[in-house]
Amino acid sequence: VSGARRPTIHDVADRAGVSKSLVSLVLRGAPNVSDHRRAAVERAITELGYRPSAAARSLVQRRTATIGVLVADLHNPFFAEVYDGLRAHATSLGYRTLLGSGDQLSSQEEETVETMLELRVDGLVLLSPRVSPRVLRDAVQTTPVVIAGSNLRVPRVDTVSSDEAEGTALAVAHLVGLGHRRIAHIAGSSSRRDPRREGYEAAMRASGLGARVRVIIGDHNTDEGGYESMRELLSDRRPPTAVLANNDLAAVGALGALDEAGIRVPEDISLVGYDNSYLAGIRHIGLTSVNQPRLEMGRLTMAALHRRITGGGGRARHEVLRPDLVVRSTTAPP
Amino acid sequence: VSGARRPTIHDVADRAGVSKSLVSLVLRGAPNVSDHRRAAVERAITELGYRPSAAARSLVQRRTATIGVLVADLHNPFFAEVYDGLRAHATSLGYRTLLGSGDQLSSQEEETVETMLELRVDGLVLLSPRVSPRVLRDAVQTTPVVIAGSNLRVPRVDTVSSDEAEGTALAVAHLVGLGHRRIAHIAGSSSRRDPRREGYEAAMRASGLGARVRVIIGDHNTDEGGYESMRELLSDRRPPTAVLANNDLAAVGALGALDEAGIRVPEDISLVGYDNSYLAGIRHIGLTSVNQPRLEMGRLTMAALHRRITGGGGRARHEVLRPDLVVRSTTAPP
DNA sequence: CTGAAAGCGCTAACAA
DNA sequence: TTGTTAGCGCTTTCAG
Repeated sequence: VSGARRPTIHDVADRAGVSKSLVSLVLRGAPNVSDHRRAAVERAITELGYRPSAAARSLVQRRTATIGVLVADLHNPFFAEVYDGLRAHATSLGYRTLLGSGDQLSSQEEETVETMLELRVDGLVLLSPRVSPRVLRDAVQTTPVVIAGSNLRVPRVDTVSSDEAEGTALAVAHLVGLGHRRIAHIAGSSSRRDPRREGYEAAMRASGLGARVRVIIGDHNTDEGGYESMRELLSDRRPPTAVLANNDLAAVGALGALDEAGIRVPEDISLVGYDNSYLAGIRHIGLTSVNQPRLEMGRLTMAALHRRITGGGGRARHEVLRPDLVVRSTTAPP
Repeated sequence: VSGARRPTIHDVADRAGVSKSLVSLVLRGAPNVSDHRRAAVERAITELGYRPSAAARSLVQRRTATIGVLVADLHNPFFAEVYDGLRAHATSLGYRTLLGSGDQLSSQEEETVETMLELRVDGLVLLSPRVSPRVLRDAVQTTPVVIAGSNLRVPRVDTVSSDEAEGTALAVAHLVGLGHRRIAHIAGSSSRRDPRREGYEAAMRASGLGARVRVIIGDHNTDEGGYESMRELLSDRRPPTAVLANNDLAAVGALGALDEAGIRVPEDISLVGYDNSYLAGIRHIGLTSVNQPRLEMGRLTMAALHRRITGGGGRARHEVLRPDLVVRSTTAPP
């Protein structure tokens, strides 16, 4: 590239008139180096624009002081906030973080895992991953892995997640407390095992509303999905008086359908989102939403990973945090 | 970690009963290897769970086939979309991408640049960076750098950005065409050189509305900033009939202030955002907004970087893309 | 306090 | 077609 070859530790040593090992000592701030030579080395480093090679270093040290963080979807603000908590703690433990995006595709995600593994990250964090169990098990063979945002059970893989059944139960309890009985749910997954949907159904039954369960099934994680689902609910013979959406984005899409139909929120229909993302907090929206302690999730994830890296083997631990409900202005008595 | 030392190419060779170089050939899919040995090597690789070390490989190859992408703020969807375009093109050129977040702090950003440089990425992309010119110049010494989303002038650093003066001019022209004359601007930066603000002012003058210029200065890139700014505008003796916000988030915040004041949009006040992020497209919001061709920006950024990496030296090139206006439902005649 | 030497895991000539 | 050899840039004993 820019003209010459990159300077190596050798070049620095030559220029400072010392040996390579002396430079290495200075680099790592060893105490027993004469001031005179230290200064010479530092000057050479600056003049040359020298920067140690992470590759060479990690090759001999057998560690990289780096942890890889794989986010399923860069567009989802949920991940950005978990990452904030993670990064803060990683820094305080002396790790740098490297991010990879799965672009919502399991194939991309698996490639990114592969890249991180080849880089020999000291540990790997997967945020709501979609990688196949095979790839996951394979990764665990060589590298400590912790999963956040999902409580997948994989041998030796710790998880940090929040209790989604409890989250939906909180939302249902809030709506029931306001006097709602026809409470519908817009689901975010067509899978049979969708903890939010299951939580909703269980909570409805627990409130004696088992017969009122109404779910729109599908991958309604988007604005558009929420919009379509809400329209479908509105065409019911007796539409619900309250709707619990799988996430905030779907809730906001539902809001759009209600606008369009001239239905007032919360006077005519109450609406609850999930995730308490910044969307929910926007004043024009003011969505009541179930909150997950994202920063805390990030912190605990890093703590778990650190435990594994520093020799904590043993069975997988699964930490489950408690969600809470943030009430704003989209819920009211029917 | 997981028990034993990680398998090396040596272990694979031993197990397959061949030499290291043979394994290396198989790894890279060389044509002239007997089927018999190839199969043996592949079996050994699988059995051992072997994965080549990127460090060792890049040390000898003097390239990593990796480009580092530094995003200023993981929370901003603008970056995620530029990244989508970038990644797609990077993949097609045979590069992997590694992401780093600057967490909106120049200190963090500079650390992340440092990490990428130590990793010896083949090239570096900075999305709307805040790194100091010194760090930037230093990085360019050893590694090709391209900046996207900003047209900073740094020697040998290409940029890809959109014409923000034109973007704001489009918005102002749209509003003037609808009959507005009192058009205010909520700025996103207190800096004297804010291209969006400058574009707004120039467009106002060009429409003969120089005397009507009204700017709320500040870092109003957030929901809250937009809310406060809008409240300030509403307390003017003669409030504007149209408002151009620095970005969509601020526009949505402004929408909140208007809701609260019982002012209808677009009947009483028209509102235009900037970025045409997914926020603008949400049905409940339907914000008229200036669009930047983000995917294209990503693609061109990667193309420019590739040009530099493959020996294209020379002066910095600055590509400036044309924005366009997406009209939705927050603008109407006064 | 400083230097010499060995080797981390891999690739790339070069031989065979 | 396959094996041997010599490093890539760095850290780390071990001597001096």
